[in-house]
This record gives sequence, structure tokens and C-alpha cells, in this order.
Amino acid sequence: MPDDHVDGILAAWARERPDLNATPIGVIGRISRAARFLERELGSVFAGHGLDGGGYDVLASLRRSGPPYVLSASALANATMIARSSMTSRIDRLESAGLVARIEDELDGRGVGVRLTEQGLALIDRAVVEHLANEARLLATLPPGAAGRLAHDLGLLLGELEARSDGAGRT
Amino acid sequence: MPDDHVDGILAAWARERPDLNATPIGVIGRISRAARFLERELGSVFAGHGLDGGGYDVLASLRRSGPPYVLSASALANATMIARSSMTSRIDRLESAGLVARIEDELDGRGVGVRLTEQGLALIDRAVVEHLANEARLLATLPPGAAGRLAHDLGLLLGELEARSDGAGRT
DNA sequence: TCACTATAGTTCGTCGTCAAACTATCTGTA
DNA sequence: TACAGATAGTTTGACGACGAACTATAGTGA
Repeated sequence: MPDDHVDGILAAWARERPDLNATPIGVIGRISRAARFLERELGSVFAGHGLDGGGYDVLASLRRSGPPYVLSASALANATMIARSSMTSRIDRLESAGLVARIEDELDGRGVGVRLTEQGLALIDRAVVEHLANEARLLATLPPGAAGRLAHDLGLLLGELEARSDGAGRT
Repeated sequence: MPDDHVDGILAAWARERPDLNATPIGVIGRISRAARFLERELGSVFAGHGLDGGGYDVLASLRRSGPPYVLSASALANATMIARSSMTSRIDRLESAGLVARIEDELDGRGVGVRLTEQGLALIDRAVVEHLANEARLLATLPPGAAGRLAHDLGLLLGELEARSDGAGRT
């Protein structure tokens, strides 16, 4: 059972500020740190397909939405947790790469549909396999049961966080 | 027990690509998403003290290192998981705000020590209390035992991730 | 029909991070 | 001692994300 960096953080606070209850760091600090490590580890697979994490997220969202593989720009921004203004340039990049195409929304003159191209569909269908294998590899050393427990408990926390910031949408 | 967004992602993949085993997303996707929500939620407390998450991280690292509240720029970059070149500008900002001061390392002419000023010490000692209360608030709705389980299981995962990328330090 | 307000998307300016290149200093080995 | 390589920190240029402002279209109520 190897110690992680956060154990050191908790010990340091206990020594310097024994009046504080730093235990939340054991959860939240680890989530933040793990997320940064994971971003790096996952990035190499994305890069192998000419993508970054953001580009992958967009293609994957479109792919799993099912045929005809179209979502609005707003829906994509919402699903990937970035500002709408950031989604504009993400789509620009993916469109330049020929992986998605903007189509007009016939029902709403303001709306823009983002559609996976043939090329984008082929790419994400390849990338997702490799990406999931990569994720599985990163979890492979967890003892039996730990991954399931994590998924469950993280679901409780995330559900709460999502409910809390409902309607606090980005501009 | 409210569903979270990741439940929807898993269901969508099961429908569109039933050949895949998407379960790793239940852990890794939730960590990534939770980290982004947490960053937002924690940011408001930092902003209340004129800081962002990065600035808080530096001050907190110095504070819990104990007197004389000095760490090298490299040590800080390592502790906060950013590139050394990014730490240069972070220190610039904190120094402009009067919260830290650069001091020369007497043993190593290349090194720069970063020291918490009186003002920085006072600020972080106030901010950490509020920050921990904020973190505790975010975890408060978890059922009994869940937070402890999360801390433990995340520690296993993080320990593994840290060990894996040992020596893969940033430039 | 005519405002009035809300919403979708883009543009613009700013900011923080990064990798690569560079300077200065240290360390080890011959 | 001398020199080659490693290390600490900074500078630089590029990039992605953000919020605010803006345009255009939808929806709503008088």
C-alpha cells in the first residue's frame, strides 16, 4: 500500500495547524490531483489520433448520441463543460481537420448543428477502443472491488455537485 | 440517489457500441468531471481572498512546510504539478501582491527560495480555514462512510498513478 | 402587429499554462 | 584543474479557455 502525495499534505497540516480538520483534502485533493495525472496519461492516446482531450470529448459525445451524429453547439458545450465561446473554436479546429461539419438548424435559425463526418466517425470509432483500453490499464492495479466502489461513491458525489450547480450554466 | 451525467454516458455507449466495455468511464470520467465542478466551487473562496487556485496552492504549500516558510521554485512546481516555467509567473504575481518574496539560495547559486511574507502568512492562515469549511460543505451530503471510503480508494489509485509517472517530471 | 426579453452562436481581448530555447551554476570524472 | 553534462530558473511564442460584448433569431405578452 504505497503512500500518495496527499498523505504527506495531510501529515503536514496536522503538524502545522493541528486545530484544523483537513480530512476533506483526503477526498477533494486526491480528486484534483488524480484528474491532472489522468489528463496526462490519457492525452498520449488522443495525440496518437491527432486529437487533444477536448477534441476527443466532442467526437465521443457526437458518436454516442447515435445516428445521425448531430448535436447543437450548445449541447456540446454543456456536455463537455466548457463555455460556449470556447466551443466555437473547438468546432473550428475539428472542422478544419475534416472531422465534423457545421449544418444549419432548420427549426431554429440561430442554431448550428455539428455533425460527425465519415472521417470523424471512423476516427472516433477507432480512438474509443484504444482510449478505453488505456483507461482500463490505469485502473488495472486496483484491488478487486475498489473500482466498483469508486464508481459508486464518485457517482454520489458527482450527482450532488451537478444538482448543486444546476442552472449555474456557463456563458 | 440522483443519477449523474456519467450514468447517461455509460448508457449511451452501451446502446451505440455494446461491444465495448465502458466501465472505466464510471471511475475516470467521474473523476475528471468532479474535478472540474470542484475547481469552480472552490474558486469562489479563493477569489474572496484575491487568489486563484494556483496562488492558493503555492501559499498553502509554503504554509504547511512550516517555518521559515521557504521552498524552492522547483519544489513548488513539483508540489503543485505545473511546469517550472509556469511557476516563474505564478511567483511573479504573488510577489507583486506582496504575499511571497524571492530570496537567494546561499548553497546553490542557481536556486531561488520563495518565502511567505508576513502578509502572505496572515492571508493563507485565514484562507485555509474558509477553504476547508468549503470543502467540508461539498462533502457534507455524502452518506456515512462514503467519504472515508473515497479517500482510501482514491489513495490507492493516486499512489499508483504517482508511482507510474515517477521521474516523468515536467520541464 | 409590435415591442421586449431570452437564447444561440461568434468575436474580441485577456489570462494562465506549456514546451523549447537560453543563461547561469553545480557536479562528477578524468 | 578542466571540461562535459546535469540542473535551476527565466524568457519567449503559441495555444486553449474564459467573460463580456455583439449579432441574429425566437418566443411572449399587450
